[in-house]
Amino acid sequence: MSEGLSASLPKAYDPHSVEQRIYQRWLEGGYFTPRIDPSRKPFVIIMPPPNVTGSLHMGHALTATLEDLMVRWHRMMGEPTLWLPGVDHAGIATQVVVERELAKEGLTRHQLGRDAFLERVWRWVHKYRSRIREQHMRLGASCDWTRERFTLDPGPSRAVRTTFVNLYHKGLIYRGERIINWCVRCSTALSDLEVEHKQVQGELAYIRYPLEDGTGFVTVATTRPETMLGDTAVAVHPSDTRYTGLIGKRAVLPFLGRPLPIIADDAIDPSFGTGALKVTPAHDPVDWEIAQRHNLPAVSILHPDGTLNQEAGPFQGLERFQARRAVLQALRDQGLLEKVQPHTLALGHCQRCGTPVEPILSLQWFVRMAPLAEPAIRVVEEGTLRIIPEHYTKVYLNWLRNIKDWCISRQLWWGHRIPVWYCQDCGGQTCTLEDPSRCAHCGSGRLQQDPDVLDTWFSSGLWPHSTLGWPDDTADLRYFYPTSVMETGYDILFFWVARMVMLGIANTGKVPFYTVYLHGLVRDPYGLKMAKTRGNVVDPLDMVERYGCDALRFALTVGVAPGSDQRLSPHRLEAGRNFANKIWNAARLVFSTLEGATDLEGWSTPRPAHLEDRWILSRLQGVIQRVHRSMEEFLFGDAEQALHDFFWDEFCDWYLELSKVRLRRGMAPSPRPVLAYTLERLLRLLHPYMPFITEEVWQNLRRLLPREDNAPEMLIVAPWPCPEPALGDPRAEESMALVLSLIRTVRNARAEFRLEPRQPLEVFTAPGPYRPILEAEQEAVCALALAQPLHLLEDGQPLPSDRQCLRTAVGPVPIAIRIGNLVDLGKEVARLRAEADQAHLTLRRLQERLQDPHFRSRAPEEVVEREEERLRHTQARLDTLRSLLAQLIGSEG
RNA sequence: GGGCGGUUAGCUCAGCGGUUAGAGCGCCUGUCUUACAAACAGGAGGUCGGAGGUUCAAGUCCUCCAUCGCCCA
Repeated sequence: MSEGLSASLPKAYDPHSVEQRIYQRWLEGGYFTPRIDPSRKPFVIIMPPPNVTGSLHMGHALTATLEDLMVRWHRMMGEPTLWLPGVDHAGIATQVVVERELAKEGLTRHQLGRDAFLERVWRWVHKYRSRIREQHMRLGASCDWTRERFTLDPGPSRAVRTTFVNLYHKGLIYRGERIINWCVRCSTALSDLEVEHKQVQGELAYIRYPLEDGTGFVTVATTRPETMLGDTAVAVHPSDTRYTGLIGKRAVLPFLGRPLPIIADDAIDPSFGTGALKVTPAHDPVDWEIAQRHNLPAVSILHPDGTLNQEAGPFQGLERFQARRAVLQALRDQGLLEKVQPHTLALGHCQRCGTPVEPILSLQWFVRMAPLAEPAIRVVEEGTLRIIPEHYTKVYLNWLRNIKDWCISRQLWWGHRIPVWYCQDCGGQTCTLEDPSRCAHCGSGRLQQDPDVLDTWFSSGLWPHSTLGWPDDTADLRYFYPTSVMETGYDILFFWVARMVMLGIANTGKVPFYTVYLHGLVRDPYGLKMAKTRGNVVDPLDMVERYGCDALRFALTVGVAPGSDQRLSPHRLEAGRNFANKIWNAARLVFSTLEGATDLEGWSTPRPAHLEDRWILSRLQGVIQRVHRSMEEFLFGDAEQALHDFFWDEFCDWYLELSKVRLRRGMAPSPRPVLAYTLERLLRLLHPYMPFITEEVWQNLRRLLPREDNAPEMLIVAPWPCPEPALGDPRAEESMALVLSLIRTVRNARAEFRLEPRQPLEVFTAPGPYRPILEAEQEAVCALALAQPLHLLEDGQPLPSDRQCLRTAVGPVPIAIRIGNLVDLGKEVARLRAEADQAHLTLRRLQERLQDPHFRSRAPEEVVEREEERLRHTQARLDTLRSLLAQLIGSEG
């Protein structure tokens, strides 16, 4: 029934006809859902939940590829493997996109009201949640859809609530008035991490504040002149002699007439501006600190929307930047503006909407971080938690050691509501797991819940345990937690990874994962960050359509080192597509040889008799080892490169070509079992990287083979190959190296002398001790080098010395190729001399090294042995080259 | 200001102390050789950013410098 399979397959691999069908079969087979087996240690990855804001981008595709390949690898190793997918409600980000939608209809969320607005957001969520799921499926993600979670699901929401209540009662969450970052567009507080600092060109205005005693002015410099309306002091450095006489005096605030004490404080930088600082405690963190030390009042001048409030006197009602211009103009009119200089400054912008952020004094909820950071530092120092690539360890530790309290309240509607109720009678706060009906302090029923929601990252910080059922003691939590690997981009090391470690330990007493693997950014072909505004975003699904999923996965991972950024170009995708096509066609060739074959018994336990079989199987062992070692070290790009090179160069270009010769001649032993075995093992090794094509080819291959191992129905759960030491064969590798080198040498000569490509060349070799090898491989050399006839001369029999023969050495074996033209003896002598010189140079270097007593005593034994072997080899080659030279010169003279 | 990373072939990048430093793409010369032209065969191209040092041995480790980029303040 499998007759003609190879003929029925298309000449080029067509991903479209394969991918969705194969994915469906995996799904139906239930392979993505692990069975809990207490006797085995599971492998677990919790997927970083993409934001429901939109579709997946290339960064997500990279995440999915890396996680999927780890998961497939461990699944094939027989470990119960869980990859848990999920989606993040992404508080601000989602609210911003839905507000933008509304704006197109001319609506604001306030016009809709809280409930109607949330309904709109849920509509959005349902749409994008299923889109994201479908996209992951198109990327081949083998995650357990039965366990998919959303941050606002009841379970994860209860985890958020429980965490808040616990930390609140431990005193690790508090409400306080601090300078926070305020986005006037989003109308919410932001954490420090949500503010992006950009260098912008601004102005430094020098403003004169008249002294109260009328003796002159003190000049202050500021980049935000409008904030002067909130000034409550002027500060100078205590040792700044320019101002010694002013300390203790008072200046008068223009426009408002407020007296400003002139104080001395160490925090002042005398070299900035005039060295005198206007102090605006409600609008600057440094000023707030100064105000605390000097008991200064704080005057807030801004409304939440960024317009000036009643404290701004004549400027009330103006938008902040209008106010800035108006204040400057008014100062100029009054002769109080000394000068305005251009000035570059790092200005904070809202990460989500790009609006310049306003530092303001505000009553918000905070997490006290230092106590949480301490164990998160310790687990990394002790090595319980490992970060890859390793250099991010420093970055992680440095951040945690200098950590500041985390502002977690957001003035948004979309998110987890803060579980705190304020009593309208006694003013007390009640924070409980279940919604309270009475005040915990006075028993009053007049309670009002805090209107704010929590920072999204507060809930993402619980993700590894909240998805597994915490705070309940579930079977999943007991079995799968702590998880194995957290794989994500280095750009959210602080936002997410560090917070997961802190909150994971705080809630469960255990690390959330043992390994953090950080990947880099996917950039455009010019090295620029992909951004919608730049128009250089590449949609991963488009690439799946154009090149196939396996090609995209290959392009994203091959040769890429952990943590380093990469550029994704059409060239890389083409290389992936070409490789998939190579696999496809190599398989078609193997299929055509297996169809109807009767000599396949024992294919699954090869006992190679032929040199070529011994060689390829030995090389295969090397690849299996190398791939496994690289993958254990998280060097996936390396492993994949090794597989690519082996498959293409050694399996296709050499072994397949060699086996064709044997098959054509019907030579025994047949290469078919080894062809089948090698391809089968390569498909297993490649499966984590290129799951679709490998599964498809494997299904076809298995149909052609006698069923003699107990492999499962699908490759996705086939056992991961182990090296079989019995198949290692260094002597076969050496022997084949000589054969391949001989073939290459003849090919070289043909190309170099521009001989007819199809014309056979007569080749003479004096094989000496290598006779058995060349005898065994005579047919192969004849066919692949088009060497005909190929003479193996007896010992002592001279190589032909006529002038149509090109003479050289293959390793230590002298050969002559009759090229059919007259050889330029002078050139040949020069060429052989150059080769001999090269060999001589190598020989001398080796001799020097081996004669060095330090080398002999300090280098490892196997290195010394290897060098000695090289010395012998080089010596033999040099001898051969010299005797060829001697003959040539003799015949010349 | 503090920290981290990069600098290797024309381009994009591997190379985690041990042969004569590799790959993909590009380039040059041939070839539609019945698996594959998305391919095959052959070839050119690198004093590994610079200077010191450690080592039997240095793209690889250390120090300094140059330069580009990122993160934090």
